[in-house]
Amino acid sequence: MTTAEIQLKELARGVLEIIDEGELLKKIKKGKPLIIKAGFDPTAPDLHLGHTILLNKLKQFQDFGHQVIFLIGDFTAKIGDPSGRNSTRPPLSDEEIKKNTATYCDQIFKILNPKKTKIRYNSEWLEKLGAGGIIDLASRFTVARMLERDDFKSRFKAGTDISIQEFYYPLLQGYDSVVLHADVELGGTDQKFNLLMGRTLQRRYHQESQVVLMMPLLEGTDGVRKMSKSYGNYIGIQESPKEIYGKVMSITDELMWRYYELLSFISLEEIQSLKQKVVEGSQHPKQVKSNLAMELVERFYSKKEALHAMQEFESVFKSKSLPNSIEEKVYSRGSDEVGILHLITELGMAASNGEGRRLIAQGGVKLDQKKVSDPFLKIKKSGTYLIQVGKRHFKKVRFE
RNA sequence: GGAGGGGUGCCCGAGUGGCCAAAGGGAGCAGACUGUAAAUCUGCCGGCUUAUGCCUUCGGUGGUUCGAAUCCACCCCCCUCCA
Repeated sequence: MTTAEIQLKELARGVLEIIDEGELLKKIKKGKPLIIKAGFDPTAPDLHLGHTILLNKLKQFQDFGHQVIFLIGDFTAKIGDPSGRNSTRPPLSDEEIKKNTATYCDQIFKILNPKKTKIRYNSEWLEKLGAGGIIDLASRFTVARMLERDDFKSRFKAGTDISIQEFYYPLLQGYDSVVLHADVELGGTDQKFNLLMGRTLQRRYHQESQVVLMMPLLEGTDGVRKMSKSYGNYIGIQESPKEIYGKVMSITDELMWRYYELLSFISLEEIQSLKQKVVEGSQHPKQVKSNLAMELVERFYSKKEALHAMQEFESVFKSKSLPNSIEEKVYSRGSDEVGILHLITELGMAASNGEGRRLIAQGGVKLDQKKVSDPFLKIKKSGTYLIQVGKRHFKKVRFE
């Protein structure tokens, strides 16, 4: 195998589909750094593990010496994405976009090398395009081909609305590739049509067409829907080591394998053998899951913190002892008393007094390690208390 | 432009005058168990200083009624078919 072939093989790992692999090899063989494009919406600045699949792939390209362009679709965001949803997103203001972009950068550089990453905004060129430019762009593609896209096709067939504006999304995204002279574009499988549009348009503009790499979509912690902040089934890369570790541990054993395949850096062969061992019973699924959780924490933090998160988890859940660090809230001392319900809602450990009462009724509240059974329990406003709700929420309260 | 269907709690979805704070499922939370915040089982799951009590909620605004998510009027939004 030539070095180019080795590189290709590495890059192909975990990719669901490459169009076209032969072309990619040719591009690599040229020996020049390739321009790798990946577009992001500046709408949701909380990156989660789902995003990291793409970022990791970008990182790999960087490591091979290629030029990564992190493209912020600010122009597109200002119009508001019409595809799918019935509620049109409110257009973002310039400040919001700036703020979101900054947040993005904080997060993506946990994975990407900032020195090897260029950040571009598509408003740079799309704003200047003008009506003439847009019509010229539109002339390079046909309605018939546009209607080949799955969702357009089905909607067209069903007689549902397709706004003309929606046709511009793939066009503009493809045009970005033309402007950037992208050699490779990365995206999720749901982006297939838009990614291919880049190829077509580049050819129409007499450029070599980009290679398209489609990454699989990651299911969220519920194992059903794709990971997304709005479904509340995500594991954010900015969350604490404890949270990341805990959330990974909370996925089902079955889903764990999917996470292994998509998120872990260990080889597919190793994963296969792990699976085998679990089936045989020589490896405990909990241990396997813990390893995965640690790998992920380590990636965003450090080995030390991963170990720490694991130990903490073990001590809290297995030995039922207290976590090492417990958040402490300080209130001013008083001669009167507070009700336990009041206190736990105040601390954010229950959403309402009603919920607090329920928690107590169900035996889920502990004060200084003792189960609270009286919802009207009063606490003196002096000294320090340890409050526990459920298995995993601890808080200290100090009155001084 | 015409004909019809629909908007229900975090989500999906039943409910067509009182028994409805509203079935069921999912998510979430708690408990038991365990190997973990897995799986399984059980319970909870609008708010209110304890409640056979009050308040808020079934697209919006008014109305009918002792009483409305349910009936009427108008409005907004979504969908299906025809043009």
